[in-house]
Amino acid sequence: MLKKICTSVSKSYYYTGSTYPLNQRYLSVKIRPSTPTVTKLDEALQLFDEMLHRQPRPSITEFNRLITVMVKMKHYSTGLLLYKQINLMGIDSDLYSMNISINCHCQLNQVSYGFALLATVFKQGHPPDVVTYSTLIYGLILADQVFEAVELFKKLLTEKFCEPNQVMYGTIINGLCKVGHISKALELLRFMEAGSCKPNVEQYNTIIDNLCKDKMVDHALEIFAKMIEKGVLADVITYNSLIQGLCNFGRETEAAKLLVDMEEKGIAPSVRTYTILVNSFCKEGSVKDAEFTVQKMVQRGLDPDVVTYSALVDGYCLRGEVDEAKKVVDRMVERDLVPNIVTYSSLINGYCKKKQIDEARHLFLEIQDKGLIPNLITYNSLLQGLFHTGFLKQKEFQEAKIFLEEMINQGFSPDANTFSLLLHLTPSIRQDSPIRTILQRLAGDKRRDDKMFDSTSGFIS
DNA sequence: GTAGGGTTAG
Repeated sequence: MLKKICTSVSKSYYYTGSTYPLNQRYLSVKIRPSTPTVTKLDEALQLFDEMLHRQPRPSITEFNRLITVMVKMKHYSTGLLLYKQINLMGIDSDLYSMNISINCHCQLNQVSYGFALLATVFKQGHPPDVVTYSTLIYGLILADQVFEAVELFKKLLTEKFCEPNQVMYGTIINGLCKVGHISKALELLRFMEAGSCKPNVEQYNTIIDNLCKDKMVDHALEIFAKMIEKGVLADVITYNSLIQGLCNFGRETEAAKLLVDMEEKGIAPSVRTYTILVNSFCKEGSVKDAEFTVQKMVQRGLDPDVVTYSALVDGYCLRGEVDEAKKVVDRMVERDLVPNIVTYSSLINGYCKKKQIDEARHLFLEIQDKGLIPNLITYNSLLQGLFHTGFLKQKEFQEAKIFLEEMINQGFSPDANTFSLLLHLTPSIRQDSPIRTILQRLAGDKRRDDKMFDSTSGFIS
């Protein structure tokens, strides 16, 4: 990734004809790996400044290229600011720059500003294209306005504002799945199959993955078969979704068959493919099989990543083998991998399982010193440990309450796991204020499950 | 290589 960005930036230098020594730039990124983003942003800004004052003025295309690099680095607000400056310098924007700006607003969860720019696009006399509309549809989905996204999509179709392509269909299919309307998504897939814009592997993948996640693995396998029948080639993501789906329901044997199947078809399993298996074995308690899988992936020339090792750490912790888990962490560090919050949450969970609350508490503080931010899983693990001893010692119980309040203040909404561990407390303890607040909030969340779509309405009226 | 969408971790 780093290399890719560096290449992009240096390529921009090539376009601008700058003679700035590139080696030095690579060096500066290498020497300070902890702050590469800032360095890279600085580089981009410096380049922008230079371009702005160059004579003759670079074309809008060149600015678009540079800002695209920054947007890929997720510097959306900066991208928007730069376009503002470009316009102030009297350089006209084109449809590309408008689309990039709309995307920036959407990513910043400002979809309404995106629509404001749509008006500008019309005013400037460029007709918006399928990219413009896809971006806005995606923006609505990002803002949890899937219903509005579908409405816009329908309008585009019926009024023939633009010809939807695979990306646009894919965006809607994904949005529908995100809010649990898989049958609607399937309906749209069938609509594509019947029409002129045929679905490709990405739309099939979305459906297959969501069916698997929604416990409909067999249905997913049917779609998979149908897809192959239609001549659409499966890719590694298709297999990963199916293998994951099968593993989630204890169907590891079938998952292993798919692994063989994909290799026979010349689709190389990825680190993720193996990690899914490692994780599945760990959850089942067979860390030995998980370790064996790791060995196998290394033999195939794949390097286990943080997720792979974290799964192993979790596997050992689930069995209460914290010492073994710590050895895995050492193995990670030896390979220059940095344990993350998931890794540490597992370790905290492991300590709690062994009732080593002091170690758990200590680790919780230590990782924050390292700059890691605890997440809901971390809090749940710790709370579980503390509540557990809390029955015996008032001190731990008081401490758990403090963590609970801290968790809420950090903006984490309690989930089903929090709920279940609170339910195991005695009724009198549950009356304590932070706990009561959580229970009330959970009760409220359940009521907020409103229906978004009329299940009888089709896509095209 | 000027712009938009898809998958892993308790």
